[in-house]
Amino acid sequence: MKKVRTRFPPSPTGHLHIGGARTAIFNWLLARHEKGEFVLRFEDTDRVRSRQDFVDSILQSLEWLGIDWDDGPYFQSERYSIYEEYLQKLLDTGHAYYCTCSQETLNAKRKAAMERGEKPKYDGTCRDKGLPKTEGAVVRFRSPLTGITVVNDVIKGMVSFDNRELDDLIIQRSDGSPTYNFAVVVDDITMKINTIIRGDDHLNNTPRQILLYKALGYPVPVFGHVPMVLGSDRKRLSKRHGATSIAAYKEAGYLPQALVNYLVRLGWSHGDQEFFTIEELVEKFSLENIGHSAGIFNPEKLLALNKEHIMASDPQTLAPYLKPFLAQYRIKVTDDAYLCRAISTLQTRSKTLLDMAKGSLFYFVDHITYEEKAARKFLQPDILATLELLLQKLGTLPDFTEESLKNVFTDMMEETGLKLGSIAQPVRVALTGGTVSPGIFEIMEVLGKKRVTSRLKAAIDYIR
RNA sequence: GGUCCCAUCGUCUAGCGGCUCAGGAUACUGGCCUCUCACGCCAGAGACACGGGUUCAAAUCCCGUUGGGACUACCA
Repeated sequence: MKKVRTRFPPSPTGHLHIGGARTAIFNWLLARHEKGEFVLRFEDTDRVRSRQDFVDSILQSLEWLGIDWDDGPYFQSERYSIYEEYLQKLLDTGHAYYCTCSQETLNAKRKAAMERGEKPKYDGTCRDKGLPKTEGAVVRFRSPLTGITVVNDVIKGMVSFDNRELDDLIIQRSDGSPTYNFAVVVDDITMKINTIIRGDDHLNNTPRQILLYKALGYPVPVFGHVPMVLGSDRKRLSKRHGATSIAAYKEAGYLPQALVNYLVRLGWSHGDQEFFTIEELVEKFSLENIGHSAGIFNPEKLLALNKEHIMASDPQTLAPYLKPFLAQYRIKVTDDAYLCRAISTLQTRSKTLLDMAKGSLFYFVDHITYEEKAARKFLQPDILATLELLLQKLGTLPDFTEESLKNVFTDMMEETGLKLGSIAQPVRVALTGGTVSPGIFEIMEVLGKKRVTSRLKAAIDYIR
């Protein structure tokens, strides 16, 4: 059995988006699962809309997702001589011909055909004229007039197309550049791609491409068309549906492994399993379990999965992802061990890294600023004596652990007759500035004796 | 309009002829736990689009209807 060789061919006319990322992941996963190879290629034959900054952005997003490639990145714009070579083959064998019909007449004919209720396909005006190469002429593929072309799709099954539905598509523009259907085929042939997994919006292009493979005399690769990802209105995902670029999710505080997990699960399943690590996906991924119907992108489920990945990760692996978010709040972490201890207290209460960064600010600031409502409610003179007593007890505490701190509070409750809640909330405000935080004993242990005592003193001063 | 694809709870899905008056996840509701917020646990509501076949038996196979999507460019 030949080594599987897949590819991802984005066109740099925008950022990497949800749908594109998913097909990239599927191809990458298949290559990794089968111990094959994955190729990256930029389809930038549309010189007007292609931009270098999109190339950079796509590269960055792929890297962030953890998708690496074994070959490339290739750029179609650098391969024109190769397309020329294959074009000549087609011309020489009579599979292609020059056409001088103007765009205006073509448009007019298309419109007229539509009005008559007919198919708006090329009428073959220049097909048998035997026109020579001239300035401004395009090259068309001579598509067979009869017969059927069958796509043996690994996901959809056998799909057949009547060749009469296909017209003589343009394979080289008047400016000499190749068009999509031709360039992909030549690239996939020359890059030895044998398995093509792509969105099913390409299914209708496939018979044309198969015909090109045959005309060129090359074996047809394995095709697999995955269903599309739609927005909540069942329409193709677009800006209207909120964030669609991968970069936006990175900035919003999502973990790449959570996004990958979500995207793969949208359209693929492994029984009832919902949570997967990247390693598990590589191990378990298979084409047979890809679904047949389009899926609607659901941000809520992605969020839930992100939460699960945050909970399941080690603080050490989370730390580098969290730092950029802390930096947004002008916090530069100097003590990684301290950061990790802080993270471990926040894992069950953060849905995103942004949440986590916000929730961990109190660990890093020098001076706590109290939320107005919290201070008004809990930092009142009636709690002064309690805070002072706590301060005094902490001063003599030999070890500053959750366990011993809990004992201190238990003693306090006995001595003052107060409930834990009425002691803990004022302390929480004193230590964090607000009424919501991880458990009071956890944060005290992590903050350490020095920070705790100075914050308690500050609170006492504030009340006075 | 034509061609092609698709159809299980709101959403993602399990199901590949009997084990299913359909299971999981998410979201939602109620309860428990509790130092706040979470986590966790328990419970509840919620789906086989419709109509014909085939079969002893259909969510599962076939046909049609309806609905949705894609393509129909000198975009990719």
